[in-house]
Amino acid sequence: MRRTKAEAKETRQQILLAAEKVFYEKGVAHASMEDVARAAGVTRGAIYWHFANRADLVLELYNSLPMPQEDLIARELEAENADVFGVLERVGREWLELLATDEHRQRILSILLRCDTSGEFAAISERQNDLDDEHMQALEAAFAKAEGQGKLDGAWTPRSAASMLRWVIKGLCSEWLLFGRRFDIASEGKDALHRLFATYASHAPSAR
Amino acid sequence: MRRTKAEAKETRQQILLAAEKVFYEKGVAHASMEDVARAAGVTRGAIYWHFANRADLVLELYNSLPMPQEDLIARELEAENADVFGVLERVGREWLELLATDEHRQRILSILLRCDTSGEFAAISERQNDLDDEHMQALEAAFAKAEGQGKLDGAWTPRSAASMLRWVIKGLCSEWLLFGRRFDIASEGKDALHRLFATYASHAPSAR
DNA sequence: CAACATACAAACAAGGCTGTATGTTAGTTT
DNA sequence: AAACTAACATACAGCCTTGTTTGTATGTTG
Repeated sequence: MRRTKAEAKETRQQILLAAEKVFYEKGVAHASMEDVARAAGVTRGAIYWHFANRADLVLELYNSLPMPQEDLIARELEAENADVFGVLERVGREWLELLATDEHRQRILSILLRCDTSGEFAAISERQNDLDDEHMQALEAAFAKAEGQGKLDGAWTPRSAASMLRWVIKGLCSEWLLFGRRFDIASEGKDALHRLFATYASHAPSAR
Repeated sequence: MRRTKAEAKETRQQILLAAEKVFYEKGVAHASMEDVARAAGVTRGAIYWHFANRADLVLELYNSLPMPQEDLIARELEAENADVFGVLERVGREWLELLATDEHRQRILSILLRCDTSGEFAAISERQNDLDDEHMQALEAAFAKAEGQGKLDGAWTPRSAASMLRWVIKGLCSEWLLFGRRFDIASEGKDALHRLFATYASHAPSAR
């Protein structure tokens, strides 16, 4: 019954896909490893061979998502006269489109959003929190740069602008994912982003 | 061992308090009824006497939170020349302060946010969703009224304004609750609300 | 082509937790 | 004060799960 390495990788992939499906449908807490195994067409033995336990399985699900290249964005923002708002708005749009078109991402993020973050999955949510912290720092720095360029309206501080942006994106995505995707996240999201960045810009040109 | 009615109510209250504490610390999924019973100084028998099961217990926890009087707010907005933005901003501020000062609310909402909404607790999250829907409709109607009064900046539609407001408040509260309350939600929240409503107002008077 | 490691399946052991059924004591009603 | 019932405690049955261990056939390597 021994499989070749390539076949094993495929098995692992099958398990991940099955986990995504089962966890999404039944919830991480209420789905058993047996459920996942059945859905993958293997036994629990296979799962425990490839993954240490359920938490590890969920973690690997999360790791299977390619994340946007942050360093690349950071480099774009390095230039002295970088168009901060332009870059940020574009990055936001790209993220929304990524989410809107990648169903795996949708399901996996739904799983993470719905799962009980205390206890066994604390590690995962902590990693997300750390990432969030980094994002906030980067965002704040970017807005500070815009402020230095005189482009940030006086009503905003770098921190308040960054916070608001994050809250909006998080709220948008959570609502869309948890709520049955009842609206067009790409179009409504881009819309919202555009409005938001318009209010950041110092003294809207009042183009009447 | 039979208790008087008043004592029984107290027992029930103790159980609710214990559940709040235990569920908050260990997570709803990973805490057993026995844990709750011990924390309350009773046995599981008492819990099952007062509550049907764990889901019911959580539901009653949620029900124990007094909710803002929405009809009252609606009435305030009914007046022909009502100050929509003023009322909404005040309501938002009041909600933030309520959350900031009521530790029970903080813990219970944290529990709800962290708990696995699929499966046994689906009913609760559905109720929240329904409430959210109502709020959205009310909000949209309010902004529509402001639009009718010529107070809503042309860049916004009632729907986009309402959505944005909700996303911001939700994002703000979730982050604060899930993230260890690492900032002053009352002050930062009011700040954000004020900025947001300023952008809603048609052509900010540019009070320089 | 041994010898070994890999990739699983199948069996096992153990436990924790839920829900319920039953027991018991003390209020409550008449 | 007897009869009834509310408010629990205790005991029980049973299930489902997890993690592990053992078995085994097959790649893989020297």
